[in-house]
Amino acid sequence: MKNLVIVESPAKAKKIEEFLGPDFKVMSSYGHVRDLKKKDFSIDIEDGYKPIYEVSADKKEIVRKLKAAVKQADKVWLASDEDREGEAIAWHLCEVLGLNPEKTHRIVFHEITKPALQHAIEHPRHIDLDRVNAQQARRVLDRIVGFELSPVLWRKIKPALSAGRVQSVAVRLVCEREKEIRDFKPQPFFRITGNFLTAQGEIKGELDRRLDSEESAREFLGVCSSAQFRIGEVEVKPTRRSPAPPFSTSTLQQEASRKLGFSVNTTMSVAQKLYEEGFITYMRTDSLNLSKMALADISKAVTAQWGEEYLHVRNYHTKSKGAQEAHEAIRPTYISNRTIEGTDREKKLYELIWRRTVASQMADAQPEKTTVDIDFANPKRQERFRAQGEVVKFEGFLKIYRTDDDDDEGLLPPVTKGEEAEAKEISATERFTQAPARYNEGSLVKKLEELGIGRPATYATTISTIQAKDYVKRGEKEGKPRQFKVFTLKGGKIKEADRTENTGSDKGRLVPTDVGMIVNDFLTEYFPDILDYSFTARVEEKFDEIAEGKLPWQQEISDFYDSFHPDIEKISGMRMEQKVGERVLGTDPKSGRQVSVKIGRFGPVVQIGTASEEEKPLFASLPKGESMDDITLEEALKLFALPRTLGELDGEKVTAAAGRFGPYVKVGSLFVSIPKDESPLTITFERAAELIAAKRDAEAHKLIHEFEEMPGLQVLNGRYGPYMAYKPEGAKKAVNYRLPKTQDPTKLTFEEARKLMEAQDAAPAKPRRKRNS
DNA sequence: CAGTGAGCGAGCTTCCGCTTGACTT
Repeated sequence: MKNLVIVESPAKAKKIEEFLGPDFKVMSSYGHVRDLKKKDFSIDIEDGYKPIYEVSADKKEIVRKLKAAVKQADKVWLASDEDREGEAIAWHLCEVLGLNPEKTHRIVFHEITKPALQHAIEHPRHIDLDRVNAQQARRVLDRIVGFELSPVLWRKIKPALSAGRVQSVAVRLVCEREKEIRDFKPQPFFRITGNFLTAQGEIKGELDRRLDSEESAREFLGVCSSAQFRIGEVEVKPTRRSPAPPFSTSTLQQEASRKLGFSVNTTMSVAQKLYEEGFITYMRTDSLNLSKMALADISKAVTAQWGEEYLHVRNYHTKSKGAQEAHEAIRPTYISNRTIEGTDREKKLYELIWRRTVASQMADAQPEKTTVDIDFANPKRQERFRAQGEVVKFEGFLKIYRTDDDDDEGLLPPVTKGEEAEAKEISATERFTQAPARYNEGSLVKKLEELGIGRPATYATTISTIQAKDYVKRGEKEGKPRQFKVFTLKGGKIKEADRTENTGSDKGRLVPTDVGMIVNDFLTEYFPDILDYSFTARVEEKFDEIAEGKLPWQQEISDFYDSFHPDIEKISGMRMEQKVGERVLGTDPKSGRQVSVKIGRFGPVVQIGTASEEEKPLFASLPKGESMDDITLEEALKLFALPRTLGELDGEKVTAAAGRFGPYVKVGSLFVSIPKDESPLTITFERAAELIAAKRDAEAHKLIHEFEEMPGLQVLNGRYGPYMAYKPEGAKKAVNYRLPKTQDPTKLTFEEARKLMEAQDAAPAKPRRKRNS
């Protein structure tokens, strides 16, 4: 073998091999092959912050194969991405494969075309060690922050918590938004709209000021009831609207979330599939660039389909901080593929990418905006109604791609200044000022990108991590009804109506948990520098200096460590008056002991009494849906009413309680779940007896059949219908088997049962659906 | 999917970024 080329992605390797021909073998490293040791701190502070690396467990096999290939090759080319991480991957490969970084051929290309590859091969360089050092600094800094901060949280708040440069800021954004919403006081005001009849048709306008009270709204409608109206100024203004740039990772995630309802994780796994199938370019990118070849293809397609006037070739440049632009924007590999074969989700995401890519090279849309004033005939009244209309004179890119703000406003009837306008109906509708919106996954990614925090490869993981760590969850509340008033003036009379709307829904939006809030308050108080929104941006500047060879990386790390580590020591050893986040609710009237809420070993708990008292404190964990933040003393005390004794059944005590799988009633060793709309606090003995009887009945009818031929094998009735269970003698757990829907469970023969078991034992386990996606 | 119904004291937990499959987290 003459040449060995190593790239990061196997899909890329396959493609490149086709272009390079038989003299080249192309292999993939599957990303980083070496990292700081997984366990332990693995940075030798004493020895100049020396990182202690190891080949990652899941890369051992790949490294073995690469080593074998290197032995057989005359020349090795390292072709990982041109960004900081890519340079480091190349360097780690040198270290692991025994190559000399100062001599090995390092090549880069930003698009996979024959000329680009040719050019790269003709212009090799060596590893850029300054850039590698910038990556080492980044890596070491993140390890120091993460592995020093997290244990402080274990000590002060709860075990197994985590903190880091990226995730902690993501949580902070969600928490601060929640506080803004909590502190927001909606202000009512009235919006006035009117429908007017003109010679050529009806026109709807809104008053150019808002009224701030019911009285003023009523009074204004009173004025209107005896007023005359005329058409005032009519303005027709041509406008232009430009298409959005092609997709990067973050904008793809946002748009797929808005338009297709995909979670960030879903988008990435569907995009990964499209990439592997060769339908789209690489999906983890911060670049907005399109290759010359792509631009030529798009131009051809636009001209052919809609004509020259729809084409406008544009270059987009990313504005996001810290972008490294090692790839292209996300685009279809072949514009001529209008649609693709695949699952529903794959087709939809591809279609979205196709439209966005092509639209980005199309002409501006030219909407013509019309504004019509409807004035009081009485010149003393200064306010006016205003109607807005829009006609799209030239569609341009709107032919194929619309965003939320591209909605048509509709056409207005032709009117002339001075013409009379008759008020058909004027209404005053009560509205409320809006609190800022909670983030969803997509908008949080957008915000992180704006702050330069996180990378395309990690946005989805960050969003998952903060949910998996239970700092943030997706809301489930539908919101609450809110009353608002509508006054309508029609035919000289003012009518009043009360209407209701829903408000405050957090469904699908990111809401901080109690733990998330408390951890965030703790970190922002004691480590404000790390939690600062511009911390990443500041260290990125240092990394740039390192990459330019102007600053030794150890210098930067030592500057940081010398100020950070003493804080860790100080705060970790600090004695606290009470547990972080603890809140005293009041006094238990029965015992006179203090009642408080805090984060316990297993999450939020209510506690009666304190550890310093002789009598041990009582604990009750907070049920799902209750928050430490707003729980009252009364609600908290109720939790100690469980387990409740309801009475006796056949000499055995019947109790009601809440377990980890929800509320239940219990008699002897039998547990029966309490249905969703009933509560263990209020359930009666009679109702419990009913539930128990139903459960016993079900248990009695559980066994459908047993087989003499095979003791331990049973056909059972479960809550999802009949199934088979086999528990060999001495085994702890039974293995379950499905029955075909058509099978009558009472008539199953042993032979049939045996076949079903064999078939299902042989079949691989179905992949389980992931939780947080 | 097919049932479950704590812990309270042993050892472990933890970062970010680059890549895909393997997988019971």
